[in-house]
Amino acid sequence: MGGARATREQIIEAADRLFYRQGYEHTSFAAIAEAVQISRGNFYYHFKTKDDILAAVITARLAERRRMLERWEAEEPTPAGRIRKYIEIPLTNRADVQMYGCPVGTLSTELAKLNHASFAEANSVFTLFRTWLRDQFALLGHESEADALAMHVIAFSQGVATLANAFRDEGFIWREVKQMSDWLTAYE
Amino acid sequence: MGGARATREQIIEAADRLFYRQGYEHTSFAAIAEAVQISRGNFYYHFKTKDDILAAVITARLAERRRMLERWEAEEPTPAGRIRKYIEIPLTNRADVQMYGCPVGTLSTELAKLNHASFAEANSVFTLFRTWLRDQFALLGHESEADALAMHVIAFSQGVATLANAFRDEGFIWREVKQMSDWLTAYE
DNA sequence: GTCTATACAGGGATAGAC
DNA sequence: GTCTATCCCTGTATAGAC
Repeated sequence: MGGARATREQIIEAADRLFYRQGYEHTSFAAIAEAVQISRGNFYYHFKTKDDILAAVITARLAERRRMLERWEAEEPTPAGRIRKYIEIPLTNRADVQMYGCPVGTLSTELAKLNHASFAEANSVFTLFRTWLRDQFALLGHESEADALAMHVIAFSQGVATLANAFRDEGFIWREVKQMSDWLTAYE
Repeated sequence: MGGARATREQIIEAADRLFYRQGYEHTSFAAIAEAVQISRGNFYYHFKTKDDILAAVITARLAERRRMLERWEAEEPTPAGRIRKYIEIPLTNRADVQMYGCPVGTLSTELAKLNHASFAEANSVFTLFRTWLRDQFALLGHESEADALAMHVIAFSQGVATLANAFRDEGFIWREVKQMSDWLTAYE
């Protein structure tokens, strides 16, 4: 029924949000159940273990980012314009980034420390961006260094997110994004 | 007595290591006690709460980094040489960075999500580096942009650490450090 | 200073009624 | 599909003997 589906998706949505804001381990079933307004018992009808929820959240994030990249391709006619969209993420999401960092980077960091089985899965979001950025740089005629450039752009984004989170400094984000955007012109 | 002092310092050392490798929240008293080879009960003679251990670890890290910067000032006669030392950290510590990321950045990220009282204290290590790098850039004659350059260098370091941790790619670290080192020559 | 024993809370997970 | 009740384990923290 539609009811079950709706509940399942509500759980994933709430878990996604809470994992981002509080971290995976720190988020309890009780907290997710409360957010969705269901009992803890009901919870287990939809997900057998906490790891299952994590896997579902990662799958949802992956799908969501894929859709985002498709939107960008529809909106931005040039590869450089698309790369610039990526560079601007910390600015676009500045409120959340300052409070909670980057959802992808912070989850990867946490799962690495937990030695969690889903570490590789979580990083597939990074790989999605990496491949996509590589393609954009290749389209700009930089095939041989496209992957290195892609990694460079993602690293920039992660560094900005981590420091913006630590210092809660919006001006810093603006400066860095501006600088990275200028850097990109050399490859257009 | 020397015995108590030694135990206390052993606890701090073990906690530091475990917080780095497993994360703060994920590290239990039992794990630290086992590492130091003392009973959990004895533990509480030295530290009343887990937060107290965290505070002690942060203080120890701060002191250790201060000593490191002093060593660099003794070893490297030029400000650029000193900045380069900082840029090379991800390479110098590449084994740990690939496995556990940056100790400063990952702790800051975790404490932000936990909304932990020691968040600001943990970030004082970032501030130490920021101030020190700013001074080095000022010595190079870039007073007006010294702080922005300092933040840029720290952000670079954090981005490299996060991605090196996610992808476990040593070649990536080499490339990025080389590139950042070349970037620095424009300011020498 | 170090130990054992134990209290207590919270979190993951299950059973079974409705 | 959703609920209540409950089990069990782990983790923090305390009490008190040695």
